[in-house]
Amino acid sequence: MGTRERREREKEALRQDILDAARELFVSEGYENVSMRKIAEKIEYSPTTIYLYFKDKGDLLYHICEETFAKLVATQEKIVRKYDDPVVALKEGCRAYVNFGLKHPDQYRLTFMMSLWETPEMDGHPYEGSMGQKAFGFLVQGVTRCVQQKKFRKVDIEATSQAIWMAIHGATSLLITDQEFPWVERHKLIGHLIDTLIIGLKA
Amino acid sequence: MGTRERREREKEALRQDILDAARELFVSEGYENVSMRKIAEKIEYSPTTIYLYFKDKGDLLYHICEETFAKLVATQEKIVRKYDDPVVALKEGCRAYVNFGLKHPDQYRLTFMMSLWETPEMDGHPYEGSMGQKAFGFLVQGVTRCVQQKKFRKVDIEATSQAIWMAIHGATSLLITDQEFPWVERHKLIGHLIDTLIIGLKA
DNA sequence: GAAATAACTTAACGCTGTTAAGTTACCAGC
DNA sequence: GCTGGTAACTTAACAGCGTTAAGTTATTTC
Repeated sequence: MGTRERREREKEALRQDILDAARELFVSEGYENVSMRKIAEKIEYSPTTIYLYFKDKGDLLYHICEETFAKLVATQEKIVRKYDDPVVALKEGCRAYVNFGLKHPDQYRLTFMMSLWETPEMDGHPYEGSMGQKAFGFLVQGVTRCVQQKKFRKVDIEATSQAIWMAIHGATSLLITDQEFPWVERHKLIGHLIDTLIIGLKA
Repeated sequence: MGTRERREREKEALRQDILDAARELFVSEGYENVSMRKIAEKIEYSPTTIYLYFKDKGDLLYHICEETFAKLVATQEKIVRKYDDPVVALKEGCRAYVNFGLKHPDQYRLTFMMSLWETPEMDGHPYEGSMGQKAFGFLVQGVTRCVQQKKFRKVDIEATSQAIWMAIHGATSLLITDQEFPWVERHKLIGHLIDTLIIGLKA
């Protein structure tokens, strides 16, 4: 018949249209300031149509996030392959992490700066197996290799990975949130933070 | 007459009642989940009465924050006085900062994890001169003393202060936001992060 | 041609922050 | 001791929100 396939393609296209419209609005207006009605208006459908494709507003955002975080994972994969020296790889991975967050502030805010994972809103979207977790895995792997190759002193790998994550998350989130703060030049600041940490782990 | 004074005392008392009720609700339910109507119900007044004492919901929260951040500043002052060694003072100051955030997660979230300072909501409540800024001043002072007494190598004081803030803010905010994450034991983790930074600055 | 189904919309619920207008109670001046 | 004014508080409403139940329309299947 073929019409069935066409219908399915059309459905998928609308789904993507919704995602695209939502992403665009979330980024330009901020998640909180975007209503389902606004998204609906943009795609020229009624608000309720969105609910035929996504469970709720949180579900919509979750899918946008997973989409974008898949890109972060890809970036990290590239870096691991590119640099032989695990210390350099770790440093570049951190830098890439921060830059990624600054490039996608709204997705970053959603995934790491709101406690959505433990609210009922995110039921059915567990952290386990998510792209966010996968990204953290690269950090653990990086630290492990540094310790194995004795570039770092014998540190607790889990604690160190978490500490590094805390630091680079702090950098990312503060730069996103407090844009008006009189920051020192951005690259210098991020470099200084990462270098200080790495030196502290080598000693 | 004296009645004028009594009236003023009563007004001030109601103002405090509102603040107390709001703080309690914000802490137990979370800022977003508390409506003006709920606060009003708790103090047994109509919702609009609150607007006679506070400009809006953001104003209410701002005052709760300033109140609580005054305590953070007090804590930092005590630490500076208590420890002669500037490195120890800095370390303890950082630890106290994180603990403070964990003790007042909602105030912390509001002041440092939402971009309220640059929204119209916060007009008339500039960062300049706020208690938050004053608290950051202690960090700058601490780093300065470490460099002056040659406990640290010759680092850029502003960049270093900001980097330290980023790290400890990252720790605080992640521990607040991702309570479900399989964190290593809290004190060990915070200690590891701070120690690593300090070592990195000494080298 | 009739029945079923998929795709979408209309209308509504109960909530939100906030404001304009109205009410009540008290106090000062004549 | 009454009157005008003012301070304190409430009622009612607005415009918006996320979401759902019911209804409509168009297409496909038998």
